[in-house]
Amino acid sequence: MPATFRHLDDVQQACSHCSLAHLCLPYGLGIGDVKRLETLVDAAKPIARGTELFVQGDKLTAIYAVDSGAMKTSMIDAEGLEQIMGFYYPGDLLGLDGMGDEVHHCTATALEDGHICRIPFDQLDHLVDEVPGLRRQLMRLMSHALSDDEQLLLTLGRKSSEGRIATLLVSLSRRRLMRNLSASPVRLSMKRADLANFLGMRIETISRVLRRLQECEIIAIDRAVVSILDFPALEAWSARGAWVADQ
Amino acid sequence: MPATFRHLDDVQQACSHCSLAHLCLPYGLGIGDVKRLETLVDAAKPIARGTELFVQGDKLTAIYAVDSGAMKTSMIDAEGLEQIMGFYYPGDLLGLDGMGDEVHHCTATALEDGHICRIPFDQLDHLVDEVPGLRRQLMRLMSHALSDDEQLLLTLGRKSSEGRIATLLVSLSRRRLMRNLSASPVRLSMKRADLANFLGMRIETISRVLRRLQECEIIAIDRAVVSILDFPALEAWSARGAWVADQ
DNA sequence: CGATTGTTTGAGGAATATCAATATGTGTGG
DNA sequence: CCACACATATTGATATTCCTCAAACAATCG
Repeated sequence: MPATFRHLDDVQQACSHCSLAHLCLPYGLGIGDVKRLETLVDAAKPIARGTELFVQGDKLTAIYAVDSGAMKTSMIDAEGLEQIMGFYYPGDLLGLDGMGDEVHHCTATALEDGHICRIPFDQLDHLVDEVPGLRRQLMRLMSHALSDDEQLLLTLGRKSSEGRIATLLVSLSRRRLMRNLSASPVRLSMKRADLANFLGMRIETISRVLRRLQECEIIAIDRAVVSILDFPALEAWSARGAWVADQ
Repeated sequence: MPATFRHLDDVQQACSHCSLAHLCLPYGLGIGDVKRLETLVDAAKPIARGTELFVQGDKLTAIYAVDSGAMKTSMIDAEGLEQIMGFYYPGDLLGLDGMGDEVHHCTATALEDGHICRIPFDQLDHLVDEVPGLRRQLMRLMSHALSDDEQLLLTLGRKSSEGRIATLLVSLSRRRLMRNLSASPVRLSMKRADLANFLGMRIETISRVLRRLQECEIIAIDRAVVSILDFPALEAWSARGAWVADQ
C-alpha cells in the first residue's frame, strides 16, 4: 500500500467524524467505492486564521472539505477588485469550481483557526475513470455547489439591504440544518467588511440593519454569534425589497 | 449506421456553418473525435419567439447551441420570483448547468425567432465514456459557462446603474468579438423588463441610463440595435460606482 | 495598558425606486 | 392601408433607501 494511502480503519473514522455524510462525495456510491474513495482523503489538517488554502490561478491539486472553522472564497474581478464569492462552514467542499480546467478560479482564506480535509485531485481523477458513479456524483456536486452560490448571489441582487442580511442569515441557518445542526445560533466568522463585500453594501449599513433586526427581537447578537429568535419573521424580512418584476 | 446519425459530409457542413468554432465542444479534441461528435448534432431547428426550449425541472435530454436569434434563461427562486440568469446569442451553449444531475435548473425562452442546434445527451454521455478528452472539455465548458455568468452577475452586484448597463453592453460586445463578429452594433433582443430583471433595477432607470449614454454620444440606439460609438468611454462607465471594498 | 483594528452611531446628500402620465411601437381586423 | 387596442418604452415629480463622511466606541494584540 502506498504511503499516501491510509488504513481503512482510520479512514472510516475520519469520514464519519467529518460530518459530511450525504453532502460529501460518498453519497450514491457502493460500499466498496466509498472505501476506495476514503483512502484518498488525508486527515484534517489545522489551518490558521488568515491563511490562504489556495490562490486564484493555482493549479488544482486537491479538493478540500471544511472540517472545523470557517473559510471564505474570493475572486479578483475584471476591474481588479476583490469580490467575495461565498462563506464555507464544516461539511462544505472547496475547490469544485476549478475542477473543469484544473485551475482554481478563486482564493480560499481561513476566517478563523480550523481544520481542513484534503482530497488529492490526481488520485481522485484516476478513481473517476474507474468508478462510473463517481463522475456523476462529482459533476452533481460541482453543479450544485455552483448553482447554490449563484442562486444566493442572484436573489441578493434584487433585494433591499434588509432583505440581503435576512437572506444570508436564513441561508446560513438552513445550511446548518442540512448538516443536522441546530438552526441557531449562527456564527458570523467573517468581518463586517467581508459581509459588506459579499452582500454588496457598506459596513455601516450592515450594522444598522443588524441593529434593526435586534430591536425587532428577531435576532440577538453576542459578538460573532447570532441567535435567531423568530425564524418566520426573519424569512419574511428576507423577502423584503425583493422587487416583483413588472410584467 | 443508426437513423439518428447523419453522414459525415452533412455534419462537417453543419458544424462549420454553426460558427461555434473554438467555443463549441470540438475544441481540444482530435479530428477523429470531432467527427464522431459531430454525428450527434442535429441540424439547427427553427424556434419561435416566446417558445420555451426547456423548462426548469425538465429532465436533461440534450445540450443546445444557439444558431441564430437570441435566448434568455431564467429561474424561479426560493421566493417564487423569476430571476433572469443570462442572455444567449449565436454560438452560445444552453443547458450545461443541468449536466450535473441531468435536470435543467433554468428555463430557456426564445427572445426572437431563431434556430437551435440540439446535441442529444444520452449519445453525448456514451461518447464521453469513450473519448477521454471530451469529458475534460465538457467540464471545462460547464465550469466556464457557469463562472462567466457568475462573474458578470457578481460584478453587477456592486455597481451603480450606469455601471451595470455599461458592463452588460461591454460584455455583449466582447462576446461578439470572441465569435469574430464586429464589436458593434449589439442587438438587445430582450425587453426592458428582462434587462431590468437581469440587472436588478427598474425599467425606468434603464431608460434613463440609456438616454444618458446616448447624450454623451457613447452609444446610439435604433430600436433594439445599440451602436457603440466610444468603446473606451463605455468601459470607463462600466467601472463606475464599483465600490472599492473598505479595508 | 497604548496602538491598532474593527464596529457602531449620527447627519447630510446622492442615487434610484415609485407613482403617474405620456409617447411610441406592434399586431389585428376591417 | 388604416384604425384601434394593447403592449412596451420614455419622461417627469416625489419619496425612500443607502451611501458618504465624520466621530465615538469596543475589541484585540503586542
